[in-house]
Amino acid sequence: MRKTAQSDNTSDRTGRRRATSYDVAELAGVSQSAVSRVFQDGASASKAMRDRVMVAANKLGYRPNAIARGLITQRSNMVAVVISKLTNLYYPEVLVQLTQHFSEQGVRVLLFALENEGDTRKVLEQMLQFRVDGILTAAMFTPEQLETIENAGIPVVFYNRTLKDQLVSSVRCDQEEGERWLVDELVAAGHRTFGIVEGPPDSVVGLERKTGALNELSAQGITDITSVSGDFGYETGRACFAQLMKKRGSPPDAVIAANDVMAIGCVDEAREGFGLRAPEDISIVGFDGVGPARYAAYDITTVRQPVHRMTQSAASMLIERIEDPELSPEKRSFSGKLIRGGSARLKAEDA
Amino acid sequence: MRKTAQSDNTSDRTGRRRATSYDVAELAGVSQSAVSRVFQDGASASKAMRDRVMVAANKLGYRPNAIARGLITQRSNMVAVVISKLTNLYYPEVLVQLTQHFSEQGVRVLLFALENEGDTRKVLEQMLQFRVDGILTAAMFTPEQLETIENAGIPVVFYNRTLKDQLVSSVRCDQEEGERWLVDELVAAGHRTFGIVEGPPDSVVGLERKTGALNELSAQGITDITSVSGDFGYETGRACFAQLMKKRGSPPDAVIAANDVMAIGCVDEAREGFGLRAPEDISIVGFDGVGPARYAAYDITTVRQPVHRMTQSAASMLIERIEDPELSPEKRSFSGKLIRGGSARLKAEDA
DNA sequence: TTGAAAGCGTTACCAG
DNA sequence: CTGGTAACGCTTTCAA
Repeated sequence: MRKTAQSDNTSDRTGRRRATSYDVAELAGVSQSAVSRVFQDGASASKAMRDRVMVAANKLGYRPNAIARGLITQRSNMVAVVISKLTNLYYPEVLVQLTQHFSEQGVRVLLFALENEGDTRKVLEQMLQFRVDGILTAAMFTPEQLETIENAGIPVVFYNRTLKDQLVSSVRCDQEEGERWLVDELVAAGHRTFGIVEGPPDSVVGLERKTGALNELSAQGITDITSVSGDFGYETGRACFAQLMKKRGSPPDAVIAANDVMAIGCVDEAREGFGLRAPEDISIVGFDGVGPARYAAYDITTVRQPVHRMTQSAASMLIERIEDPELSPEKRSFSGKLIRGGSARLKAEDA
Repeated sequence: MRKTAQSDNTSDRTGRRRATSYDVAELAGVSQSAVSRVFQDGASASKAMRDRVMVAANKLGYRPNAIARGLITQRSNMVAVVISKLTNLYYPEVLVQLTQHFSEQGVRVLLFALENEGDTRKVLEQMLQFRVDGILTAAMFTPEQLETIENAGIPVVFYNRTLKDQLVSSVRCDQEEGERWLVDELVAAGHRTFGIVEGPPDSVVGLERKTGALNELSAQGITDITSVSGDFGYETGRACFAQLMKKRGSPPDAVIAANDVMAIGCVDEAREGFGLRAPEDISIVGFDGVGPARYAAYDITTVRQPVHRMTQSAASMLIERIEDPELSPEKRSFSGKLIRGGSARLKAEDA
């Protein structure tokens, strides 16, 4: 129901019109511009003026309208944060931390959640319509979409994904390096046959981890490798291990899973389905360093992403680019941390 | 004189001015109002007009400015979603699902994340400034804050918390009922001495679960109860169990933890710290039905929240109230589902 | 330091 | 169905 009242729209119980700077100005007996100035940062307003205005404002419960402000300043003070279900939400905290970092800088977060990483079209349309000042995305965009964004002059920062050959900013954890560590440790400890549990085909992160592992295995001269593919979830972790066994007939020396949750699934399936214990009978490693990986029953050997530094970095990187659109793209890559859990037999740790 | 799209501020590489409906109108040779109408739902525009406008719009990459629209329609099409770190994010999916439900209704989500559940003040100010159409909150507000919101005419829906004696809408899982089930099952199976692992003191959900359990225990005539308190995390789950043992000297028959993660911690600490196995030596139950509770190594007996229905319900409830502010408050309470895991000895399941 | 007036990009209203 | 014009609530010159 639209409010047709233009003259008498003062104080009905529900649709009460919100006070505007004009209302405050009138009550305080000053000009509207004065009110505006009082509520700005670099204002020039006398103490007397300030007080009168604030009194009136409080009396009316006035709050500057950020929407109207955005319209005139051409700054919405909102950024879009895009995640997909695939977005390996290793911690829910990623989102919380991001939001807090932005919040500290006076930037609001407009959240977009994709069912699949391919649903970016509609979402992009919305972000553009809402005139977000910047985009932080943990989902991929097509080159055409990126061009659209570029044309609109909106800075973008990718989180844990990056387009090669594209001039875009990104913050990521060096997945290849992490996998290299894991492979090296496993090979050094004598493992020679490997199972790989990949992530879903459209996950960039999953892909990087898989190729990182495969490259290093090949560099180490390992050839006995069996791959299967899951969806990052526990159940497929179990299914993948079973599938691995079926494909090979006998267990590999080690299984490299694309994330911790699937690694956990593998541990369970190995034990319950095949009577194999990690690390005695088989080594199993994951990636991420999520909470459950530290549960005593699993104690997964993994690589932990420096989530806090990554979110922090991503947020400030985006804000920098909003404030200075001329800044050239920058890619920041963070090293993870190898966690020597009990799910894999590694060589003894030396200095 | 209004500035039409002219030679001055057109196409510098970065600050490129976005096309407005005036630009489109000029290029299409129609009025600005016509353009506006074409981009509206209940528009009245001829096919010919539509086509001409769309061609021009595409050529210019025009997108209606949702900010400007919000200003005139008095509808931002944004809702605030408030979570706190305490917000037992049993699944990250809660947020994702919520966002998707809203998205389907053409509503955007402005995310607010609180460090502590008490930090609502600044956040409230922001929500009001951005003129959100509604608020969905998994954090508590003070009565004064609620009044402010009420005065602003913004509908609120609480998620998994509700103020008694307050006329507010809410969606929640019936925690008391769930605890009642757990207690009844445990008592029926012969457990007589209990440990309670509470949640943090400022968590409403934790409080409800605790009192739910205590009430039912008392109704069942159980008096041997020891309580300790954690923060919903795995580590405190372990610490709590140890503390429980220290307090009591001997293990209770059963431990009721305020959530699954702490229950998992208890299972681990019981086994590793005290050589007690669940369910042979002790029964341990949790609450939520999170993913890790289903891992084979734990298989926690718990009550699962119907997250999908809850988020769905919360979103539509809020949207209803945005569309009809006269709607009276409504409290929806969902029953959970008892999951008979392997971490507790229960009586055999009958029909 | 203050006030008047011109936008920001839409939608709403009202004649034609 | 279409075009002109007035809001929406603010920030921003520009004079005073």
